[in-house]
Amino acid sequence: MGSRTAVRDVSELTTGRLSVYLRCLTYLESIGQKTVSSHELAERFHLNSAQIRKDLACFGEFGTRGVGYDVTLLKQQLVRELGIDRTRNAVIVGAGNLGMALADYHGFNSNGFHIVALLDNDPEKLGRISRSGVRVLPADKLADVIREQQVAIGIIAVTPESAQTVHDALADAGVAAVLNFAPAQLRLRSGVKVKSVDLRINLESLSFYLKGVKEGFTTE
Amino acid sequence: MGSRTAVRDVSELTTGRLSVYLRCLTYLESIGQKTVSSHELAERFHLNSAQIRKDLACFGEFGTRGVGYDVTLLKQQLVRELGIDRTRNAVIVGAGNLGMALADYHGFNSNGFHIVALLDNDPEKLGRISRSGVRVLPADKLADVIREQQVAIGIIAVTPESAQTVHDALADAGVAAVLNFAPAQLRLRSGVKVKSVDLRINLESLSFYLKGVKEGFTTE
DNA sequence: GCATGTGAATGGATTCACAGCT
DNA sequence: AGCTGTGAATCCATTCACATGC
Repeated sequence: MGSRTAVRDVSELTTGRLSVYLRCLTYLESIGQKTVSSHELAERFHLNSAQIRKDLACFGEFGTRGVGYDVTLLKQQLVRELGIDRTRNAVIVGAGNLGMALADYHGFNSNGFHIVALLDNDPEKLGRISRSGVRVLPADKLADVIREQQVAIGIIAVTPESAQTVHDALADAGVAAVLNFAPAQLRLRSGVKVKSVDLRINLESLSFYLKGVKEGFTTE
Repeated sequence: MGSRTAVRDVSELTTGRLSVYLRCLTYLESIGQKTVSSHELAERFHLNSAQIRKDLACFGEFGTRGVGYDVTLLKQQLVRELGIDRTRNAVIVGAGNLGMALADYHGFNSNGFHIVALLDNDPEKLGRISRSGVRVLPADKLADVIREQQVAIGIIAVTPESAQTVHDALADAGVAAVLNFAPAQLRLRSGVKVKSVDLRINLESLSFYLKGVKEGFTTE
């Protein structure tokens, strides 16, 4: 059922690019293009054509030699491979600025994902509702919400100090995947996949580059 | 004066880890630890000791054989190498949920970074002030603000449709580094370093993993 | 002829393992 | 003895280049 290839055999770099390809195809479909070659995809979106073909080849043979790929067909295939042909529930822990913004972030509430609740232990914040209608619940309801709403994904948007505690609570409650925004090195829990997005590190990386600019190493 | 090693010679993977090490050291310093070995760092924070040593070796020899690294000294060294021993100004373009949240994000307004303004072309939003005091200015003031306040970093928090336009405007105004939150493939401009943070892709990558879990491939 | 799919080649990054210093 | 710093070895990802099929 589904793919021949086990999830473990595909690198995360590849899956990240699948998401990119999916976007490109969605765009091409929106402008009415029926067919696209790996070359054209590469040109238009600044990618590498060989890499596109390699990435796609992980899941079967979707192209036609001499022609290219059927835009709509390939798009559907990617949607299925990424597992966003169904909708998954998620909770956000931490109803601060970031948590609130994420709750209203369109990409988190469409096409395969649905934020069912924000959780916070600050009594001030309880009962508030984000612009898009996500309610702030007390943190001690975490396990209940996850069980009742079959939540598969936990999003951590708390301080680095609380991050490990929240992560453990999510893991204990049975969440299988975590997206962590706290700048902390989480101790991983078996059976729980973690992706961390570290906003600060990205800025620091730019800073490192800027140092070179000032000293005259502009990288072209 | 600065490092022997050109910026271009150090991979981004390395600089990302330098940021991580910096955090670890800040923590160790806060609990009063004077000295640390690459082994201890690796154990405590789930890293690899050989990699730590290799990464640090890019910038000189800071350790003492038989002993380890002086926590405070190494920390200062990393701060300098990352170029966050001075403060850089940044602007955020797009005063929606995400832009507002980023303006108030502590990691963006401390230790080397300062958000001087939000910019938006929605008249509704002009004049608003974020919780931490960042003002929303009209988008057409972009170039002025960048020049007057010597802004080095532009942060893109607009829709994918406007992202390229904003990026070009930032580049034209002389910004040297861009942190892009829009889910779009930007066409790069020479002399401008871009880092993209794609929130949606991270979720999709988790979704891909979850697909495997349901089918029983838990990666342990 | 043209574009896919893929083995082979290249290029990086990580890890190993040890020489050399304290 | 202990730990750094680093060449050598390994692993992984990207790119090349072509055989294969439309």
